[in-house]
Amino acid sequence: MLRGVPELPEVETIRRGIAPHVSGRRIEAVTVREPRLRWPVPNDLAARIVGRMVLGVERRGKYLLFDLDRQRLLIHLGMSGRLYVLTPDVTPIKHDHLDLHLSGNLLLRFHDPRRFGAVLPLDGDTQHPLLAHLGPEPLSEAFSGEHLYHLSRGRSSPVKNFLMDGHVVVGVGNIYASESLFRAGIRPGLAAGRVSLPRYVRLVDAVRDTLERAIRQGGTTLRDFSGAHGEVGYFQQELMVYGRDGEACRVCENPIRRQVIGQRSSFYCHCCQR
DNA sequence: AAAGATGCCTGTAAGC
DNA sequence: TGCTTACAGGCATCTT
Repeated sequence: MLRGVPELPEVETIRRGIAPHVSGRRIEAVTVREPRLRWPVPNDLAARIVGRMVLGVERRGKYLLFDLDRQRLLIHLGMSGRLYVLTPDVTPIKHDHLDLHLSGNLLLRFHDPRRFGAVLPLDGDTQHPLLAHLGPEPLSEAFSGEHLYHLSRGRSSPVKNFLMDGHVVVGVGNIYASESLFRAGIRPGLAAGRVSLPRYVRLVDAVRDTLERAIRQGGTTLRDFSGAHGEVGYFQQELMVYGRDGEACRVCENPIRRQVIGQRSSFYCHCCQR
């Protein structure tokens, strides 16, 4: 079974799961047990967010953005991050790095063994550098075959790297990139600039379909955010190629191949993808 | 400008 | 069994 790497569908599912629990509550205190995350949790975190009301939770790519009324809190789950909504009596375990104490006797707890995640306060009105140059959301109208086609002209890097570039489109990680390229029938190592417009149109459909289906499934498996440290059901969907090196293609039964592209494992079917 | 490499981390699995 | 080592991956940032 695969690890629960939070990709966009997981982050969206988490957003939907925690938003109703935290919205409308005031941040009463902050406990930081381990500030050494992707970027250090700033010393003035409490000063900046305590006393503020959580108005809602938004998502940009894989960033969760808590709307704190003219202030925001950015949370990224990195590779291994989890968020738990708990009552304050639950004893923290290893890697429970940070708690937001909320009004109404509730806790939002950030847990992240690998510490690739981030918890950063942002000014509400200014555009933060991390968010300033991101590509369109994959589920928005702005993400289109034309968009990919025009951006990719003249690019020699593999289409898989191109698809995973957050300046091109946000939220498509290694797993869904491989899956989407399979569904679109495009080999991951093909130069992005050599993929035609019709094929990019197909790829956009494949990305949307893959992500939307994963969100729908996440919604059915990720239901109880009040339960303590129970594992949530990431990746319930059947993967067509990811991690299936040497196994039979679900379409043509030829063995799935693994190829390292841009220091990342890529999986594809030599027969179904051209 | 674009592409490739690097670093940050620890749990897990594979190898000896 | 216990140790060592490779690997996984998001993404900013540095180098070429």
